[in-house]
Amino acid sequence: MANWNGAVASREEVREQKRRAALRVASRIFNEKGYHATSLDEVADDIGVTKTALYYYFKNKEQLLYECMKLTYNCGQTARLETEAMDGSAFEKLQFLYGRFMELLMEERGVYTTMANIRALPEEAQQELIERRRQLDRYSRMLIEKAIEEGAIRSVDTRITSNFFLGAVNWILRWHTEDDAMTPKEVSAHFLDLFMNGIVKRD
Amino acid sequence: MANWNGAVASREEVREQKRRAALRVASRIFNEKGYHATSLDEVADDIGVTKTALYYYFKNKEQLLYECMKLTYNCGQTARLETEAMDGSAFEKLQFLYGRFMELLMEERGVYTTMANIRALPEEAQQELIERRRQLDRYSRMLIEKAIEEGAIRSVDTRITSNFFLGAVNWILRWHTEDDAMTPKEVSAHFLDLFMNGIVKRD
DNA sequence: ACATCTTTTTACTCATGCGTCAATACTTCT
DNA sequence: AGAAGTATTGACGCATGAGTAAAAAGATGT
Repeated sequence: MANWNGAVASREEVREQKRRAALRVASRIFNEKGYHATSLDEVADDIGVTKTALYYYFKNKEQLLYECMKLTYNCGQTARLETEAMDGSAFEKLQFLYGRFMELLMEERGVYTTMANIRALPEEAQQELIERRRQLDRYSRMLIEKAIEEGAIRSVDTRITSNFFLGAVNWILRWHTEDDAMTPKEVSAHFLDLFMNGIVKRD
Repeated sequence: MANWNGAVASREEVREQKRRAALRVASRIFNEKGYHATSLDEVADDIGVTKTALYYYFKNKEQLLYECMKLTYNCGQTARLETEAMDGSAFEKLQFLYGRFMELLMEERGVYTTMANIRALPEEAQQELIERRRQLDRYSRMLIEKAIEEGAIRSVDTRITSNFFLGAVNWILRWHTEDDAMTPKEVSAHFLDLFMNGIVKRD
């Protein structure tokens, strides 16, 4: 079916859209119930096709999980790349990195279970995903160190600090829902404030 | 076999010890691989018995998980009860509650997967465990509110703040290992410092 | 030594769910 | 309309792993 400018929703495009839709559904159910507890029949039912149709798009269940995870890790990568491209102090970058990461996560949904089920993947795929995660972690720690040198933040332990905040962030998807009273931006801002300033009152 | 004071390691006692040992092993593997990805044969192998032996101690796999989770939730409950029994300001109590909770978690290990796999349990058991978790959450929020009234901490959003820190805490078991460079007490102290004071440097 | 009770095993059943194959519907192009 | 792809289905094979039953092994007390 051609549209006004003569462009066509080609087979390739339609196929890609369906893949994406399938990934969204699978991701949601994996997150809700866990990878091993989810059957492909369930995923297929929810999409409105039969299990066999899924095999036309994905080699097997593992690959479905793998691609779900990749989408997820893209959030972190996107946030990192955007941050790397920006000007400003390490302190500003640190805030931007985490803020953007949180927003993307809440908008896209998905990290949690993917992290938990990484062991379900073959060794090679695990290593690739772990390496991706490390990149974000390294970058975040580097920013913390630089911000300390800048004199903007206290001389905290980077490992502990990074894990502290990453934990809080990853947990967000456990309690923040799509129809939450707070928007992703609000949550993100509040978290940054807590992370930067703590809860103790000062004069 | 009687010991010096005539006391006996009675059948009941031995049985209880074996149950405990089984729970520890199961808990560890559930945490490593996830409930659904773990077979009872695996658990049994690791203990050094056959699967069938487990059925002598536990009704079924679900019950095994349920009891693992109960041990876990005891950490939170213990921390809460100890805090309730203590004197001091809400601010002090808040610090003690979280500090104790973190230490218990690192010493006992186990929350993470249990939280993730709660859906594997029958509705009734889920409700019981969720209720337990709520108690801790309510208590923690109450302390935050009181500490605000006391003027010890800023007037933060209790829901966000509670989730913020709970996330960081629950995540600990993801990166802190039994042979970690930092002791549970050290991690706990560092986390409290970050939570209270944030990372920003002040004069 | 023998009888009784507890614990563990061996050998099974049965359901679930991944993945395949061949047949069928649906598109698109000529 | 009909041919050549493309997409989807229904019906199956097969492995894994939960749970059971009955027999064997191990304790304990007489």
